[in-house]
Amino acid sequence: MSLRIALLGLLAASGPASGYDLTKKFETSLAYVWQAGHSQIYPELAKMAADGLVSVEAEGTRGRKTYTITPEGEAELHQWMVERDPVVPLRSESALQAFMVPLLEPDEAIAVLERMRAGSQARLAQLEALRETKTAAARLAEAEGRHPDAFGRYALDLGIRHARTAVEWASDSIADIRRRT
Amino acid sequence: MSLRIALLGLLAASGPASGYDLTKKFETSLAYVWQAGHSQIYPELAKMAADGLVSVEAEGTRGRKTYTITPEGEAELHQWMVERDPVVPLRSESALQAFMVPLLEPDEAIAVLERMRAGSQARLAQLEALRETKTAAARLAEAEGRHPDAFGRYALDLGIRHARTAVEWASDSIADIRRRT
DNA sequence: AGGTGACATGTAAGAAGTGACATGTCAATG
DNA sequence: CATTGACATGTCACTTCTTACATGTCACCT
Repeated sequence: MSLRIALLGLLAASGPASGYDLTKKFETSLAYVWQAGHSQIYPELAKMAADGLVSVEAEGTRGRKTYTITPEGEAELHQWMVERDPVVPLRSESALQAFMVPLLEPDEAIAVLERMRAGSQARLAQLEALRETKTAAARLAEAEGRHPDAFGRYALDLGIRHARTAVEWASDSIADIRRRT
Repeated sequence: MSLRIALLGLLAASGPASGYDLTKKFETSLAYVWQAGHSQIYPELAKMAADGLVSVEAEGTRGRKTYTITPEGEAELHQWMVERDPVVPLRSESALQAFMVPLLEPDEAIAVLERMRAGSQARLAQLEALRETKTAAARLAEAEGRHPDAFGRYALDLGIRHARTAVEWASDSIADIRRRT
């Protein structure tokens, strides 16, 4: 279901696109909220076309198929956005690792937490760079009178805040372990 | 793989347990980092027994099977904990919803964000209550000379921080939308 | 004695996701 | 003109996860 919604969202926000385009967008912009490879995307688009949520607008060169969201697709997306309960069924390998940190000896635990901190810091840097790019593009758009692309803005902010939180948490946890030993 | 690790972690931290016990522990203590139902747990324990990571210690009444972690299981768990790179392959429906919030009209967007804030606030309250319970138990243990159970402590702290971050993010995003309209 | 509810373990169909394999086009570079 | 690399789409086997079905025990209450 979520993959379907993500694809509808991309089509709604950026207009008609091919499976290839959408795969790229998953890698570049959607990667930190949802992941999917082309082997999942192509069959899903075919199913969505069969269900009338998207239509094949044109078949271009190199077998390229351009998908467009239909009114039914827009309705489906809108309904999901508005009615969907914000369940948070977290399934995070990192959190699982964090959970079990107390099983380790203090020095090993600190080593693990330090790698986690480095990972979160790297992620933070990457997301902040992405935001830089986006705000620059938004400024340019505004200067030229076009309305800037806000798609993904709030999620990016959330990702940055989460990463910052994770860095602080790792530092504090390391300090906590040192204090206890 | 992760389900396996989670089960090994529970057996390592709390000692021998049945599939039923482990299912309960998934619900009560591990729920905010990993989820699994009994229909996934029972077959996995059987496979782990076949792989020598756990052994069936005893078959009690009502068909109860008590599993114990083996030295091989402990080694597997330890290796995963220490070597595992902190990849964060996030796949969050909430974040996906957040991503697409800009597609909605301002009033709808605010309604969605308000529900998200309420959800995060509820989660925060729940995790804080859990921490209260745990610290009370830890104080009692310390008073009695037993060493307190730290398993899950850091992950719980991380969960609380993430929930707090999400609440703040929702509030700020709502304010941002209001400012822009 | 009968009913309820926690205890206890399974199976099985189907959806979702992963990683590898397979095929072919087109443009640019050397 | 040959090779490289981005473009472009697909399948398949396998693992993981979800939901529902299925079965039976034991303690306690009325």
